[in-house]
Amino acid sequence: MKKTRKQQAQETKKHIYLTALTLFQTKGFDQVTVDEIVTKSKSSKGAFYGHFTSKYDIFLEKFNEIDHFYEEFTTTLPVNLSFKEKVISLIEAQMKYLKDDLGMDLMRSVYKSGLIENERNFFSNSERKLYKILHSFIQKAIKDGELSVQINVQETVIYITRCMRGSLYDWLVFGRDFDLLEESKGFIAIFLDGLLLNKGN
Amino acid sequence: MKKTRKQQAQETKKHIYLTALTLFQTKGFDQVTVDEIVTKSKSSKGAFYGHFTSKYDIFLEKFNEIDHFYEEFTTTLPVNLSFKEKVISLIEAQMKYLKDDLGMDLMRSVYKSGLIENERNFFSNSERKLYKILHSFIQKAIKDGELSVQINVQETVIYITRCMRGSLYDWLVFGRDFDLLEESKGFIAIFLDGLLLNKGN
DNA sequence: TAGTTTCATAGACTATAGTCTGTATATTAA
DNA sequence: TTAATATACAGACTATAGTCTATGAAACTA
Repeated sequence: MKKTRKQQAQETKKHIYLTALTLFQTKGFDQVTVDEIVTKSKSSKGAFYGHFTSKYDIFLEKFNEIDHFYEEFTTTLPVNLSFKEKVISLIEAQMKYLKDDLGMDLMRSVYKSGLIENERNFFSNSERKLYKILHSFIQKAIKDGELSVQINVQETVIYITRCMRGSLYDWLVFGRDFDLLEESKGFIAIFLDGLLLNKGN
Repeated sequence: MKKTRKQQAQETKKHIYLTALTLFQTKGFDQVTVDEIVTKSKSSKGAFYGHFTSKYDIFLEKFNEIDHFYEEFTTTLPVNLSFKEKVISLIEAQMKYLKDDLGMDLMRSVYKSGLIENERNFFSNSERKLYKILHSFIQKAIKDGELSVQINVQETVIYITRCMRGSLYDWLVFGRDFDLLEESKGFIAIFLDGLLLNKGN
């Protein structure tokens, strides 16, 4: 019972956080005002901005849970898949998760916040896990001779995640009738074909 | 001198437009307020929102000039290039134009506005010209046997523009030390390799 | 324990995008 | 030409994200 102060703060933060998420879920991100979050959670602007840097920030916090997903993914991924199969599995699972568990509104906020200058955005932080997974896939593929040893691993990671970002951005722009899963799978498949082609060089 | 009324309105619009662009250029989009635009152009909120639906809208208007660029591009493109060469030329010229002539701030606004629900965004309108160019490239490539006749033209257009959007988004997110030209060329090259590979099917 | 400092929170205040209403003048109708 | 209508615009007003300052209580100090 030593750190009552900090504990209390953490509880306040969590309470605001959960209240906000519930509101977002029922009304949609843009329909919820900070004032409402603050009122419903019987808190204040001071508390809110003490714990979060912006309204987006709450969403980003939720988005960080994606690392649990990646964790889970790596442990359940069958061994002995080819590089291409592994990447496609990853994209399939990831897109399903983003679409069904996190939802379009949240993803829109994430992608918006990526465009705000000087805002801490998830592309430089929480995607770390994703980068690591791809890194290991690629290195395994090089070892197995599926990819050329001369390939630039870091660059390839960026390229593959760019395929993901591209498909996600298009989903957000083109809307509901855009089949995220099929679109991203079709797209990455072609890209990977091109990537694997350069094995010989 | 019949339509003095409409003429006057057009002049007001143009004046607001030019004032805004000048301000954006000197101070950057986010540093300019609508109030300032309105004051500097000796106009009013009523006039501003009568002519433009939002602050972004002004940028989108500017962005529509990109069609002139595409026009110019098609007329100066050498004949007898391969499909891959043509697409890479297009991307190279386009990225140079977007980076140097339109600039990061404007592009950021365009990409932001693409994420705003129900906002008319350029991806469904002004890119028409780009879509047409790519459409013709692909059809020519099919005729010349570079691409399979079974390829889905519409889908391929979307994929190629997705490569562009992906590279541009990354540029906006990762910032100045991201080499837009090299990144987009390297990325599209791999994608096109994959695309051309499926010739046989 | 009494004094001092730190920090979480309250809530008034500011900045700014966008809306709404009134008005004067151009346009149309008679 | 006069009356009626439409519309371009002015600017007050609203909505809301985010800032700033004050305060009371917890944590530290001696």
